[in-house]
Amino acid sequence: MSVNRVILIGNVGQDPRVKYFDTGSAVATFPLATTDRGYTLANGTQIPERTEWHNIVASNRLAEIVDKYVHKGDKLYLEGKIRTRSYSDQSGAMRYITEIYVDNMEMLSPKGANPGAGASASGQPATGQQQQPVAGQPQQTQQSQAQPVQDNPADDLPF
Amino acid sequence: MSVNRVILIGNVGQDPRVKYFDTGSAVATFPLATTDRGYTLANGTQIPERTEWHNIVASNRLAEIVDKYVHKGDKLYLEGKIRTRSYSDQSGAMRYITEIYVDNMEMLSPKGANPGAGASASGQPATGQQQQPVAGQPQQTQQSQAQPVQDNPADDLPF
Amino acid sequence: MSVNRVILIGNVGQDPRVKYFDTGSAVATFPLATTDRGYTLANGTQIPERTEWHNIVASNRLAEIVDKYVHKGDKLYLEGKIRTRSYSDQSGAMRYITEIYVDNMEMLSPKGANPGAGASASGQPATGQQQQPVAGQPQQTQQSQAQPVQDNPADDLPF
Amino acid sequence: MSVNRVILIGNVGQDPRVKYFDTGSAVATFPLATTDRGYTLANGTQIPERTEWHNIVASNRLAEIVDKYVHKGDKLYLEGKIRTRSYSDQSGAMRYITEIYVDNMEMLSPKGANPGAGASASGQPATGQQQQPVAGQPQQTQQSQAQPVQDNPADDLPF
DNA sequence: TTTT
DNA sequence: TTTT
Repeated sequence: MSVNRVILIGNVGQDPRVKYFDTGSAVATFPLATTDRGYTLANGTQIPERTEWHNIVASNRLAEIVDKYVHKGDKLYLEGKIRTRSYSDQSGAMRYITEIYVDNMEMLSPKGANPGAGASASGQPATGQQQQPVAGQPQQTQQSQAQPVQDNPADDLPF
Repeated sequence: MSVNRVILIGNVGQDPRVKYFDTGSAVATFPLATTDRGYTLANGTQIPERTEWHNIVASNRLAEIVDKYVHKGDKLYLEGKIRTRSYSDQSGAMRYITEIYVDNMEMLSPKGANPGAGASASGQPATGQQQQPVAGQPQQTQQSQAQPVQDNPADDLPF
Repeated sequence: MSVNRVILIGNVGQDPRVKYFDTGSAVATFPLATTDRGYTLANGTQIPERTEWHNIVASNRLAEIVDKYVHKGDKLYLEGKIRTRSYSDQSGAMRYITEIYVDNMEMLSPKGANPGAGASASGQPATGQQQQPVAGQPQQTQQSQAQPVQDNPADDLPF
Repeated sequence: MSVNRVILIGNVGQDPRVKYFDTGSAVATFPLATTDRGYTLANGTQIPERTEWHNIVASNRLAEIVDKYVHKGDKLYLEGKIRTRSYSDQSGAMRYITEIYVDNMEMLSPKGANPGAGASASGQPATGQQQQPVAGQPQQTQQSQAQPVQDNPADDLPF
């Protein structure tokens, strides 16, 4: 018997990426930031503010809700569980990434507060998003943008 | 404003490693396993049981309690927060490890249920313990045991 | 948007009472005790140990699991929400009772640790159970035991 | 060993009442509302939206923070524990009230969103507050406002 | 009423 | 590496 439970309130770092599969399932992923206030220890040591980035994963019905309503900048309440999965990097070495699989979500931002790229006039999607460092996320080595990029298996799920 | 909160109930995978510093502070680290029951989806797909390994870190007073009372096999209730830290591996590449910084702990095993290496007659401490793979933990390449090993900075904290 | 979430680990004070309805639904209720350790304040004041009694309610599938597996003395992990309901006491005055509606449960006791009245040799069921004071529970005034007691509406649900 | 943990996100129903004691300690109390969304069962039954009122209690340093920053209408994140205490009502009968003793609080409203009575020009404190029904709160019978009201012992602590 |  |  065991329990694996996470509760987060934080801000969405990038517009979510959502994949729909022909089985009808869907997966949404996005980074969420939580920030600890800095403080001063009894001995005078200053502990600075610190931001933690979480790799969030939502499935199915929740992925669709994320797709419709969640945007960069939104404040969210999330419940879920911690999951670490392994993948092979380009050199074939085993790497790990820790993700939060969400099973409950509440929106804390007022509606329309962060309309996101999809609501903008230009509609230019967030291409910069893959260059954002996300804690624990597999880093891609630089690749030419000119030729079609084969799907990287390590890229297949979540991050 | 944000919240980063984790609640775990699981089993200790190895006797904790505890370091005491000359500043009087202490840090204890150990792996904790949580296991999801397997289940069957509506469409008949079998989802097997799955074990998650968490890298637990406790400091100061809590580290001392861990040192005294926590042993391999114990069932624990833990509250804490998620923290991902980076380090450089042997090739100089950036790696990430996600840890749970504990701030509240309750023992769920009956007292004396798992006396651990320190309570055994031989008292031979768990030297094999450092060779155990821990999910998301930096792996050390094989090194000669013959000469004194310099502390690896990546080894310094937690795992 | 809001969150109402409770996490309890404690001991079952009495064998659960379970009601099955002809609609197929079921409700299980039982008291759960959590105990805070006593401690000493900086100024020397002793804060004694304190036991809190929670009125637990489980429905449907969870009520059936409670019926089968939960017994007096068991240690349980529960997740749920707080709910206060009102009822009228015998004098017609409005009274309140706060209950925990459970939506997730894990058994922390080893199997068979507390077999309960139904598994005992004498099999004498816990008739005294309805006379146990439960914190916040509507108190019944003394009634004759000689004649069949009509169901009290205030007694109908949970406690 | 046990755990008694509550997590709430909701809205403050009334400006907090704060009492300072000559020992230097302080206690703040206020009602917090959480609202469950309504939903429709598989069989078509409509479950309406439902608001739950929680009796919140904060002590000492947290009470002072409440005094300074928390106002009617604010959205709060709270962590704490459930506590039911008894008191005698006017007829001498034992009554129960369930409260949430808070040990962690985060403000979810933008600063200055709800300035409260204390920040208004008139500064007329919320006299209506005692007429708000709070779930599980001891009800006061009507008393003349003309003469000084003796402290009711049941009124002494929290609510 | 539970349990440590 | 734990545990059921």
